[in-house]
Amino acid sequence: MTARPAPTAPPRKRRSRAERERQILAVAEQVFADEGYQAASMDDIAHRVGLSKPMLYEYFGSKDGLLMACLHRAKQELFDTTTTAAAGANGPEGLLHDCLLAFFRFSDDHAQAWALLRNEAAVPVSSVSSELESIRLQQIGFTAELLRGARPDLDEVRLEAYAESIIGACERLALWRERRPEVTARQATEHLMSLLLPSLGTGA
Amino acid sequence: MTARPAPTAPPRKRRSRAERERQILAVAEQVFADEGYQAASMDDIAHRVGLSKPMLYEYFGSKDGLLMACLHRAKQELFDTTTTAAAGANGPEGLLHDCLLAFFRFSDDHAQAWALLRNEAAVPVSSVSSELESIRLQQIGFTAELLRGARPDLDEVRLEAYAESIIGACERLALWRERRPEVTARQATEHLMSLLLPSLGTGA
DNA sequence: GCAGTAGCCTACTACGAGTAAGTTACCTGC
DNA sequence: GCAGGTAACTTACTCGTAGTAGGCTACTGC
Repeated sequence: MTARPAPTAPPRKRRSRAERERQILAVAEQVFADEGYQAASMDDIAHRVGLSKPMLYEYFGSKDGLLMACLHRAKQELFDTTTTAAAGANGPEGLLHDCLLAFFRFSDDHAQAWALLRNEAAVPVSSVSSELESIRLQQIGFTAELLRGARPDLDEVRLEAYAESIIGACERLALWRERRPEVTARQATEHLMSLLLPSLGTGA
Repeated sequence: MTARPAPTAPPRKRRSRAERERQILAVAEQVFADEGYQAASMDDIAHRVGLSKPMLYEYFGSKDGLLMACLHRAKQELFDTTTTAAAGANGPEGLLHDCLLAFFRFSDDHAQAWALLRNEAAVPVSSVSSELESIRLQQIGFTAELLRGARPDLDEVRLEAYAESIIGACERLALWRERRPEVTARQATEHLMSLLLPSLGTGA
């Protein structure tokens, strides 16, 4: 019994590490998003890539490590989406509006990445939940900054509370839209703006 | 090797099913809350109760079943807390205020139940996540009802969007308070009220 | 041609969910 | 007091999956 595959299956082509990492990430993101973290098996992912399990461990260390790598990518995408939206807006209200819209569109357009962020909130490993939390903190810091522009009269703690509330509302609304597919990203933005604007209209 | 315990350990006392179920639930709620669903092991829970694993399966069917039973209890507690608060309030604004306060106090006083609800959002089993979702729907329906009183001019979809937003904001704020323990339940309520009131003050 | 190494594999161990099958304490009717 | 029925309880498994040990092999540079 050598390590050589059965004669009917020719030995697999070798690829560079970078290329394999990209392949693995693509497959893993899909599997994690489709089946959830627990149900996904490393053997299955390896098989779909066309590799054996130890390679996954060689490149990503653990199942958590692999998930973390996927989350990292999703985080980057979300960050890029919102910062791009922020760059093109004018005025505090327009800014908020455009960022909300960008967020809802992100959950439409990057369904896979969004499913990842949405589903894996309670993965047992602390490194994972802290990565998740760091994604939120990024969004929250961003939002707080944005609020500061609209309401410079508010103190830090209150800004933070508002930012947290808004992020929480966004997440819930994005989930709500899965139950109500007829609600467009634009409409969701509109609902949330109408709830927030009266409190954020240039203050005092 | 019979099934009798070693002579140093006398055979365990037998208890009625109902009593055992209560014991198991108490231990399981604590373990799930402390360690999270995945990290908790059935053997460990059984051991802490002073039983062997098959009894847990006899009574709760599966690990998910056990978690579900815990969640069910937490759900009931949350529901009771908020409905009680709602009963004692007067006027739409007071109603919202009292319910928010009751929620934040719930997350203080029933820390264990809250940790359960907060952490297990993404347990892979669909029955579990749907139980979680049903808890939210209960809260959301409740909130929507409450909003209808304040803003009868709004249409159904918008009421639902507002309710979802508010629940999302509540959940995020409760989590935020874990990072900022100096913020009291009353202050959190105050922050959220100040964000919401301008939009919910008796409309149009 | 011939190292050296990066990429790859088979074949394990460890551990936890869930199960089969048997044992025993308690209760009930005589 | 005692047969015997049943509910409570146990040990000792199977099975699936995360993670690992250790070795083989195809490409690279000389």
